[in-house]
Amino acid sequence: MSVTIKDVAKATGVSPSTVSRVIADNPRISPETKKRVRKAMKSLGYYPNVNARNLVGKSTKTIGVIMPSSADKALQNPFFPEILRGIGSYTHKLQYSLFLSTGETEEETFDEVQRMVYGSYVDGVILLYSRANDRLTQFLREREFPFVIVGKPYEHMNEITHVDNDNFAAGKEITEHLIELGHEKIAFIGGSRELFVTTDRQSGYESAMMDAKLNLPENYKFHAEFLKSGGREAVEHLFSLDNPPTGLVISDDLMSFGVLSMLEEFGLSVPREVSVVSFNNVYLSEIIRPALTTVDVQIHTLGAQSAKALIEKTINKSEPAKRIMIPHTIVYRDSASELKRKPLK
Amino acid sequence: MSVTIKDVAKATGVSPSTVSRVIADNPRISPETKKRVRKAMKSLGYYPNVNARNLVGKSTKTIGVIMPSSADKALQNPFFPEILRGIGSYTHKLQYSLFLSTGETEEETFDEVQRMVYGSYVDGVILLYSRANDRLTQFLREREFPFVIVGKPYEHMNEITHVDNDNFAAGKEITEHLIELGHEKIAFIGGSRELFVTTDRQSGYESAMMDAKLNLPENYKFHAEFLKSGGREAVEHLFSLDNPPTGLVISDDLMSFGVLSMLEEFGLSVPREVSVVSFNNVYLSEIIRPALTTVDVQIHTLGAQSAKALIEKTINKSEPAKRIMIPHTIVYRDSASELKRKPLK
DNA sequence: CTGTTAGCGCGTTCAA
DNA sequence: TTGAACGCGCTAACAG
Repeated sequence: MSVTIKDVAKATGVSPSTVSRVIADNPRISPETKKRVRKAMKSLGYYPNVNARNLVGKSTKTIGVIMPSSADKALQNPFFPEILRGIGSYTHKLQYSLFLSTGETEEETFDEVQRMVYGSYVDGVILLYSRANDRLTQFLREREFPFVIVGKPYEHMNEITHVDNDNFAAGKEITEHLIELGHEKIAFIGGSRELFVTTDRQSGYESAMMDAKLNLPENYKFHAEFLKSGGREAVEHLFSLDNPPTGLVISDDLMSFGVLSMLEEFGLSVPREVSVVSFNNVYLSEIIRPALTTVDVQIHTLGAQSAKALIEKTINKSEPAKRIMIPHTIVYRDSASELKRKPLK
Repeated sequence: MSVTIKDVAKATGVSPSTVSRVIADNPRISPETKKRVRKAMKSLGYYPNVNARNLVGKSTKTIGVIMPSSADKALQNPFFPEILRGIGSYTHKLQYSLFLSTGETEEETFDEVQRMVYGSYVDGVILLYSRANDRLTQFLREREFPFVIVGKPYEHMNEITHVDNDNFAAGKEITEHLIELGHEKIAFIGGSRELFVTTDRQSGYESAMMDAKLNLPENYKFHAEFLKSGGREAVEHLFSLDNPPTGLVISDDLMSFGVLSMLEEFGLSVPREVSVVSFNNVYLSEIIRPALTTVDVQIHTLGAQSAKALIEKTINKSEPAKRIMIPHTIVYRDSASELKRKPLK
């Protein structure tokens, strides 16, 4: 079948354990033997069998990645492939592998994670979502199984390592940008209120508005299912107001796409008549016209850092829980511009 | 540490091998013992250790999924999360797991796949791309390692199991739709010519045009990097022609987004002045305005079927290579409409 | 510096 | 119908 450590041993005339030591680069092996063994490994095409290795060792050098259960259409968000790439970029360097779980339902996902954990498939897991009262989170905590969350945990925030952006600050800054451009009537369109991303960004928006002493009517805050046809409802609602906004802060690029199209349908020109800013900076944001002014949250880095934090944790179980903040930057493009005031009569 | 087969044996007062047989649901074990053993397994919280199992058995019940190396920005295409879901939906049912490889470069990807194959991490792999002269494909063929390709292989098409759409037919049908709407000047905008998806869809377009005896000037065919700023170039090129098209067949939804925005910038109204149709039917196509008339290629099914085909192959090595065609349907939305002819003078 | 031995958790003979 | 013994490929003592 496959070439094993024994074959290499035989071919080199040493014992299997010596070969094993060479693999581990044990310093107590003569450079010369190492060389010979390595040569044999190469010529025979030897590759270690992970299963055997995992069986004896304590580490599988594999981490599990849990996607949100896909009832959630949000899954089609380009955010996910991108964060996977980020995770992969780090794990690859360390020769770690990735185990993926996509479940249709919460139930399915839970199943898979149980297998991963109990079956010792993986050393730790990364949760790509954060939900209130999440069974999975609780399960992992109880088992004291290493995991990190991308985003902000709902409970036990100080006991769970998580990688996140400062969404409050981001929300504040991007809103301030609109204010600096002269906007005063600025509305917020957000996804599900159940998500911290939404509420944090919204709080930032509110804070900026209040600091600038701007009016903050309740009906300037609109929530819809993450993207979905939410764009339509939002626009219909906001622009039938007596006092429609001239600026829009939208909590997710994808949702902005929906809003942008609606705006166009309504005959509202962006950015001439209304300015739009949002969050994430997915690739499409620069493809779309007008190109989106948006907060770059560094999705790729979010992924890489979560992998890093998790691996550290699996290696050193006593590594304390921490919160890792990934800096954001604003990318200025064409969807927001200075408010053209109507010329005074 | 973890509870093993031995613990269960001890608790039940049987031998480890009996427990093993119960797990395998061996018919030669008395129903009664089975019951007792199962009860103990449950109460002790027993879960089989995969590594031990894989080590002895021949199957890992795990399949590897290879994403295109991500130098390719195409990776942000929502196509990928969706196909992953499709794969997952099938593997989950059979209690299979997913191993993921995202490499930045072809080199990295090749590394990872080598590990997967030689290290016996997986029973087989699914390639989510198809490139000419692909090292990986060749490697897998040489090793006779089970794999399937989503899309159309470049070589040895009859020896490689692949799951694909009939892109020629799809291209033809969607073009015919435009023709039925009265369009005669129809251009094609495609991604990389290196991809079969592109060329097949294009051939379908050409065939429809020829059947309808319509003019097919060379400069009606435009290629650009999959999405990228290709939209701009395409529109600039096509609409500065003496005889600009009124209909556009675009080989990928994402690219359509770019084109749509460009069209808007050029002051060309869709579908009033120009009709647009494309392929894939990613979720965003219905969010965007105008909502895209596009070919639904059933991404999810593409994934599920590739998993199915692969698993069959890993179970029965002599399963013949086959081509699996996933049917497509056209989703009629708002981006294409009847050509309004200029009133005769 | 290197070889020998034992054992990781499980499936599979071969006996009983 | 069940148990005992062996081995999958590898690492980790313990010797030497």
